[in-house]
Parts: sequence; structure tokens; C-alpha cells
Amino acid sequence: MSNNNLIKGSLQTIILKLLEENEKMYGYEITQRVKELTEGEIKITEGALYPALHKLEAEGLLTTEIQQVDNRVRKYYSLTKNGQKEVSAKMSELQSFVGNLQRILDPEWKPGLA
Amino acid sequence: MSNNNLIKGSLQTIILKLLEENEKMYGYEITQRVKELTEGEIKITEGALYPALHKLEAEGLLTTEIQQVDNRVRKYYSLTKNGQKEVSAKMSELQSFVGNLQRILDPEWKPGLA
DNA sequence: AAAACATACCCAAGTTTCTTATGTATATAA
DNA sequence: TTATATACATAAGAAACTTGGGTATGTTTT
Repeated sequence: MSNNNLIKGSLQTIILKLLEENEKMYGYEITQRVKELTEGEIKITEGALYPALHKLEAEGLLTTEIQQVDNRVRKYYSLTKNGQKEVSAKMSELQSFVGNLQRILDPEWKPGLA
Repeated sequence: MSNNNLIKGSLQTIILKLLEENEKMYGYEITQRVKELTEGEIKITEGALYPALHKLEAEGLLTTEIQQVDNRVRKYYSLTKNGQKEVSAKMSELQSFVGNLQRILDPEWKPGLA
């Protein structure tokens, strides 16, 4: 799936933020949620998503829990305590980056305006 | 220089946009402009900048012109016609991506609001 | 005078993060 | 029975960086 080349590095933040809002999600669900929220414009590839999830788990930010649903295995991810801390950190990093981008690309831009 | 991990993918757009606004800039000048505009928060590394400039030139989006200033060589870059077209394309790509990011990360967000 | 910093260009090795392609398996719809 | 949807996963390769060099001149600090 997919064809969006931009801002490599924001996938982790997306995953963490969705998990902050949802308590518990599985991989496939994350791809679908992102697709919904962006009306199909951003499609997370599985080749990007699963390695990212595994990495976040290895770093201790996520824990997993396997569930059987209709003869299908689902691997649910949720935030650890460290994960909860990291969400805020990653979010403000990204938001400050986007703010800086605006300052570079749109000299008229002021924070708090359209 | 530098210590900002994000930006993957947006550097080309930054270069093109600055050149749209300034007609003609040299590499070092670009790093300084970005530093100014972001109050030191984004520092373009030379290891990232020069390869990016060379690539954009190879793609026919930029042309160069060498000038001697105080016994120092400066390589000025400016947009070609194709470069001028690409600025708009890259800008709307990036803006739509940022919009989608907002939709994912901030469910309250609506375009045109703070 | 020497050292440090600023200006100005460049490249190469290595890392991270992605894309693309592939594989496994079950369930349902055409 | 073929395709699509659900659900996981890995591996090769590409792209865009970081880090750490190198060259050279001019200025400021110690």
C-alpha cells in the first residue's frame, strides 16, 4: 500500500499518539485508522508498520498481548509507563518541528493563526 | 552542525521555497537563513545540504553560477523554469501531508483554525 | 603568534527509515 | 475458484539523513 514519501520519522509518533487515545490497538487496526482519518491519503505500509511496532516494543515503550478472535490471531499493543511519557515528548518535538517548517516556508505564518 | 532528527523529506522543499523567495542563494547562506528563521532550532547540516543541492541541479531544477567574493568562492543557486513549477508542487504536497498529520494527531484540528 | 571561530565549499561511511516484494494463514464475497 | 479482506511477518534495496572528516581563506580572541 501507499505512496507518501514525506517526513520520515513521524510514524513512531503516530503510533504512540493513537495508542494514547485508544488504550489498545493491533497493527492492522492502526493502518485502517490512519486511512480513515486521512480519507485514504496516508496509507501506512505493513513493511513500515510492523518493524516500527517491534522497535517500540524493544525500546520498552509498548507491550503486547495476543488475542484470538474468530480463529484469527491479533497482537494488541498498548503503552507502557515509559511509552506514556514518550508520547508527550515526541508530540512536542513534532509540533515544534512543524512550527519551524511553517516559519521557513510561510513567512506570514504566526502560531495560533490559520 | 546540528541536532535535529526530523526533516527527512522536507529539505528539498525548503531549498526550493527559499530560492523562490530570494532569486539566488548560496549554500552557506541557506543554512544561515534557516537558522535565523527558526531561531537556531533547525540547523541544516552541510552533509545534507550540498548533496541535496547537487541532486536538485542534476534534476534540472536549479542552475548554478560561481562568484568570487573577497577571495572566496561562492556558488549561487537559482531556480530553473522546471524548478519554479516544482516549488508549487512540492509545497502543496508538504502542506497536504502536514494537514493529514494534524488530522491524525489532533482530532480536534480543523483546517483554518489554530 | 597561536588558537579558535566564521565563512565557504566538498565527500564518504554508516545509520535510520522507509518501499517493494514476498510469505503464511483464515474468512468471505464474486 | 479467484479475488478481496483480515492479520501477522521478514528481507532486499533505496533514499535521506548524520557524523566525521578534508580544503581553504579571513577575522577575532587569548
